[in-house]
Amino acid sequence: MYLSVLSWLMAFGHNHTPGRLGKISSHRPVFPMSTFTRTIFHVDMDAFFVSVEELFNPELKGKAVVVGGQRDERGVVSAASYEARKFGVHSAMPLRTAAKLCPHAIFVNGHPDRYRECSEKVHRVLTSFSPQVEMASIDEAYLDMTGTERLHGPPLRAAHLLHQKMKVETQLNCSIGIGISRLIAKVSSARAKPNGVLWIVPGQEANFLAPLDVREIPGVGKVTEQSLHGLGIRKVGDLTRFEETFLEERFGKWGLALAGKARGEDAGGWFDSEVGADTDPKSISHEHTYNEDTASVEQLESTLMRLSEMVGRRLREGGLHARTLQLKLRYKDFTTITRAHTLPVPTQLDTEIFEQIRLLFRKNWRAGTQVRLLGVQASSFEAQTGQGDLLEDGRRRRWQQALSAADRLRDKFGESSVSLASGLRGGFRERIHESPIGLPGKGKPRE
DNA sequence: TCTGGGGTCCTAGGACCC
DNA sequence: TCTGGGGTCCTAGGACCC
Repeated sequence: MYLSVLSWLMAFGHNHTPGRLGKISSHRPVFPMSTFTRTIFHVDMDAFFVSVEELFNPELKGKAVVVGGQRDERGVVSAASYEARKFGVHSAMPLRTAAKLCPHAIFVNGHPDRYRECSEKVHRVLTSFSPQVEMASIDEAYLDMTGTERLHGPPLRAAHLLHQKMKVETQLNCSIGIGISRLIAKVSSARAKPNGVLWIVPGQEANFLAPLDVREIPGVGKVTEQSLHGLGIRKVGDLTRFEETFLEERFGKWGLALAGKARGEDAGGWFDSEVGADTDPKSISHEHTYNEDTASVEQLESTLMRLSEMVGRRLREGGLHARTLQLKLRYKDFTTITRAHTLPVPTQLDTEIFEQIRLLFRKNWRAGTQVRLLGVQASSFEAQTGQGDLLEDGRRRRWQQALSAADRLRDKFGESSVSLASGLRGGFRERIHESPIGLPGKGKPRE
């Protein structure tokens, strides 16, 4: 274990012998004191979902494993083990395709609760290394390690300690990229995979990036890659041959950022922000894809009710009130529309959410058309302001209390124990406008 | 091969106001 | 007459990420 990590230790542009970590600091070039340089770590868990599944079922170890659903299901791969990847399986690939490429793979359903729990463990380990930690997703994080030398030593030594502690505390492997920007840290962690550490020594950013495909820059996807190829830009180094103004004309704001990124700079936007700053959510959404397309109004509206409840619940948990509600509709042929409505007063109530969503649905669904997916999203969060309407406020408060009670029941007895939507078929319209007294009970609303 | 679910950010156009 | 300019809010769609 120890050795396998060390064999991955590299400092770009320098030759040093693994195993002599103490020496590495002497390789650090001296940079002008006037230039403030950050030391950013990007910690990325290796095949996170697969690794977590292996903890619960050790028999999966070393085998071709696909997480995300069963081989004949509608859906895509969430994560694939390195063994499965050898057969061309990768995340976002349809499960059925994965099954064809790798017939002997073991398909397992995802367990979000397990991943969240492990992610929290990961987070705890990270916070013991720096006060500035930002989870960028469930399985990766940025750390600002600037000024932690006295505590943890130079970057590679700190990374090594972090890597070891992560393994001991979570039994999971991670890869760590180190650089002067988020961008460099992120790109280098990807290059360090699996189970490695890579430090890009300050000053070497452009050299490190130049030979990489433009696609390796975070934010450059299929589409941008194609337009860049059209200009003859294939490697990051090619970007530096173009004027910034040209790139800006061509790609707008992004072009400008791109020019900076080619030099290893965070270049504006989120990348430039302080690590750990403002992580307030901007939107909350839930969506559902049917196993078989449907055109049944009852089924569709019942789904919208459930999704509205899920969104409402999350809003209450987060103490958020949303002004904008959005319906998402995907038809059989995959054409997708979104329709939004902004309320004068923000809400966190299931009923108010559903009311608007249903209105949007009835206005926009081409009746009789087969639907593949429905989604409900809440955004434009605001602190709730009293309307000055006491009667309305009182009603709102009582609803809120009832819904919180329902939330607690769900916590205790499971998601399906309580639903406003139960008994939806026939007359549900009246029911949802009733007083909330009939809520509790095992999915059986009282009349 | 038939395409999940949860997010973020950007663009562009129209409404509306001053 | 035939046409300003800026700012902000809202909506819809799309690229991208894990």
